[in-house]
Amino acid sequence: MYSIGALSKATGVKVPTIRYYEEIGLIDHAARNAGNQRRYDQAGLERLGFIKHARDLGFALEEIKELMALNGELGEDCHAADIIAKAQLEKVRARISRLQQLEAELERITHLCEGGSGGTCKVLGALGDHSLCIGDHD
Amino acid sequence: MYSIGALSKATGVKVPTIRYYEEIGLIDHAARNAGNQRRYDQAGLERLGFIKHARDLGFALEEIKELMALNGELGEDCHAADIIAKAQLEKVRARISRLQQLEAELERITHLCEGGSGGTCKVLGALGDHSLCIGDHD
DNA sequence: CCTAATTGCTCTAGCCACTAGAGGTTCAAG
DNA sequence: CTTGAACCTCTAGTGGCTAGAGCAATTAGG
Repeated sequence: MYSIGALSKATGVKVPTIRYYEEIGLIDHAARNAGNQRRYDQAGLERLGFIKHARDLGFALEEIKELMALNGELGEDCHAADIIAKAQLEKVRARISRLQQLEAELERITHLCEGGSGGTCKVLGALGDHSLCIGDHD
Repeated sequence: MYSIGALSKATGVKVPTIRYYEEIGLIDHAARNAGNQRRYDQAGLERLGFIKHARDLGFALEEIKELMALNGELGEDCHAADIIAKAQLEKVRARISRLQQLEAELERITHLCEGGSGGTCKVLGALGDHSLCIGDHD
């Protein structure tokens, strides 16, 4: 039996976050001891570990709910889980390519600084004027 | 003179967002016409354009506030602006490399699916168990 | 000049995924 | 048995908006 603090240490999920997950129904209401404190068993530990790992992989809590529902079904619908994971992969890829556009743009902007303090700041100018951009970010 | 709607069209910033920016002090309180509606001039348009572009480049509103304060100072402190932009570039790069780790991990996971529906789902297994991971994401 | 549609106004509440803090109770080590 | 850490609930705040209610003002057409 784990206290909420022990569970937190074991999974890396902070204590208030565990309580939050319970509150929104992502994990079941924990059993309580005589003093009204939450006690978790091995299954609870594993479920929270699953959530933590999926969060680290960038899944939204709603998606994790779906995944956990699949996990509970007879036969564990592997294909559905695969579809969710692939969708997540696509999201991650889209974010990467967007960020790479920003990277290029910011790199260009930061090369404009000539260190001068008089006259017109080219960095501020470039930040303000999209028409000076090369790419089509956003 | 622009109405808030015209300003919105011209900059691509939604009307409620413009009002929100005013509320949090990112832009000045707009002048009002006889009927209490906001009216903007060219300078207002340019400031909002600056904000929009900086937001698209991933700057936080607080950072944009700093940048705009620089812009207002005598001599336009180009070096300070450059520092902020470079910090932003570093943030973007860090996010990219983190996302690339996730990409690799998700790619690996999605290749585990064999389409079967009986037995144990390897995708769900991999999602739940960090020890099965190759890299060190998070 | 009148009407109807559009645009504007304020205000409140909600989103996601937490985080922080107040003020109290229970547990575990010495 | 005492002390201090860990626990409890509850409320409110974060960022950056978005949605909706219930009005007032503007504008284009006839």
